[in-house]
This record gives sequence, C-alpha cells and structure tokens, in this order.
Amino acid sequence: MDIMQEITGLELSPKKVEYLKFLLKKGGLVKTTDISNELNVDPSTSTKTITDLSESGYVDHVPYRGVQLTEVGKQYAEFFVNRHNILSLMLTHYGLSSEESCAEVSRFESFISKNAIDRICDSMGHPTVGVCGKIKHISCGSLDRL
Amino acid sequence: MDIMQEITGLELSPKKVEYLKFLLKKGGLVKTTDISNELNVDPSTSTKTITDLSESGYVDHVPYRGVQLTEVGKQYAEFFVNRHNILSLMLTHYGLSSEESCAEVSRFESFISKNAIDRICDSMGHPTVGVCGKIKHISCGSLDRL
DNA sequence: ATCAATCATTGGTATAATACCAAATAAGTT
DNA sequence: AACTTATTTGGTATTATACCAATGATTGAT
Repeated sequence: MDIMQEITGLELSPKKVEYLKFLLKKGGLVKTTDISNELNVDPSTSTKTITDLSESGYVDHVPYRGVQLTEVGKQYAEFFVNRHNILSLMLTHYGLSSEESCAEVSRFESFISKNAIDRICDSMGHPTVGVCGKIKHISCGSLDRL
Repeated sequence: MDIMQEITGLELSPKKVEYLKFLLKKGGLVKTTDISNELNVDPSTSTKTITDLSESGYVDHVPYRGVQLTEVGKQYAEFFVNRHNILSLMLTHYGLSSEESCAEVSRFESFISKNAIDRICDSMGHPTVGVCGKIKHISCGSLDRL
C-alpha cells in the first residue's frame, strides 16, 4: 500500500514534478488547459506531458475531458509538496527570505532524494509549518506520523 | 577584476560544472582524454564540451595539445568547488553522512545560485573545512576573505 | 438538432544538453 | 618515413522541453 517506501524521489523530471504538484493543489479533474495556463506552456505541451504521465501511471487522462492524479500520483505529489516545503524551510534557516528560498528550491528540488528529505525532516523535528505551506509527514518515515 | 561579483552561479550546465571542477583539481594543461577518463565519457564528447567551454571563454583549448582554465574559468571553478563543499557540509548538519551529502549535492549543486551560497556561507560563519574538502572564501562576499 | 465557436489533441519541428560511433587527422616514436 | 596512439570531426541518438499549424471533439446558441 505504501508505495512511497521504496521510491528514490528522483523518478520525475523537474517539469513533471510541477505538473503533479499543480494537479494536487487543484484537486479533482483538471483540464489540460488549466495546466498550460498555470505553467505557462502551450496547451499542446501540457497535453503531451500529461500523456507521458498517464503512460507512467501517475495520472488518469480522459482525452478532451480532463486529468486526475492516480493514487500513486497523489502520493508522489504529496511528497513533492513536502519536499518543496521542507527544503524551503531549511534555506530560511540560513538567512534567505521565504521568497528567495522558494525560488531557489524550485530550481533544484527535483534532484533531492526522498532519503535526504527524510533525514532532513527528521533532523528538523518534523515541522508542520513551512514557509511555502503546511508540511505533512505521511511519507517521511516519521514515527509520529498520524 | 572580480568577475564573481555579478554572476548568478547558474551559467553552466551540470556537466560543464564537472569539467571546470576537474580542470581546477588537475591544474595546468589537461588532455581531453584525461577528462573523458575522469568523467567517464567518450573522448569525442569531452572534446566537444571543451570546444563549447572554450567558445564561452572558460577554457583555452589548443587542439591536440590540451585545455587550460582561463582566469574567468578558474574563478568559476573555485566557486563551484566551494559551492559543492558548502552544500555538502550543510547537509551533514541534517544527519547525512559525508558520502551521502556529497552524492546528493553532486546532483543538484549546479542549480544553486551564488547568492544563496553566499548567504549560507555567511550563516555558517565561513567554515574553512568541509566534508569534501577545504573551503575558501574568495568569492563568497565574506568580509574576512583572504 | 445543428452550426459555430471554443477547447484539446496530433503531427511536425526545434532547442539544449548529453552521449556514442566511425572516420579522419595530428602527434609521437622508432 | 611509417606506424601507433591520441584527438578531433561528422554524423547521429536520446531525453526533456517547447511551439505552431492543423485536425478533431465538445459545447452553447439558435
């Protein structure tokens, strides 16, 4: 059930990570056009990327109707959001502003392993409030999760 | 003179960063074959990459003879090494081993801005010893540099 | 219920980064 | 000078990302 146990966190490319995070934020059935608006890409680009994500099992795509995270996709997306939040919070501890941290993290987050995030999260005492949003600890290996 | 003043740190692609770091480590005139051995790429690949770096002004390349960092290239390379060391050191503060930190950092270091590194370095009190090697503070904006 | 307008997809093409192979060329060695 | 080894060139491939133009689907209005 817990797919997150054996992942590296490096499975998806930077842009695909953005797609999943947006799908989670939006929730439910999302139009590919919404994605292209949010991520500032041509609709054809989002359709193609969604097709990829669909073939890899992260989303369900019904052409002309919409996209939705699969259960696996949702778990990944939650990890991605947490990863972003943990890392942003971490950088603010070094004197970067929330905005700077967030921008910085956006550039490199997809290259940080789940293992590293788990350690960092652990070491920070599993904070629940970040600078970019709340942090959940469902997939981070925390003993006090739920 | 201090070119490092106005750089973002994001000018070079991940692989090119590796090239410059290796050239700095090796020092002097380096054969493209040495590079291809070190970085595990075909000699033709290293030649092409070096040609790029040469056209961008980071190295001087005399075909069939060798490559050498330009002054600008050397300053960049020094920044890259410091960036790696600072980030590795930072991650060890969160419970990652030296090896883990180093491996982790190797994946994302080229996406961290010089600005962020300067702040982190500042915040850590300009450490001179990292887990991947010594840290110099020539380009980090430290007042106590030199 | 059909047509027009809008939305979404497909097909083609492009770029940057990275890589390999085979062929050609230069260097070094005897 | 010939032969061997090192290096470069030219061609091609892959992955990730992107756009445009054309096609196809959906929907809202009449």
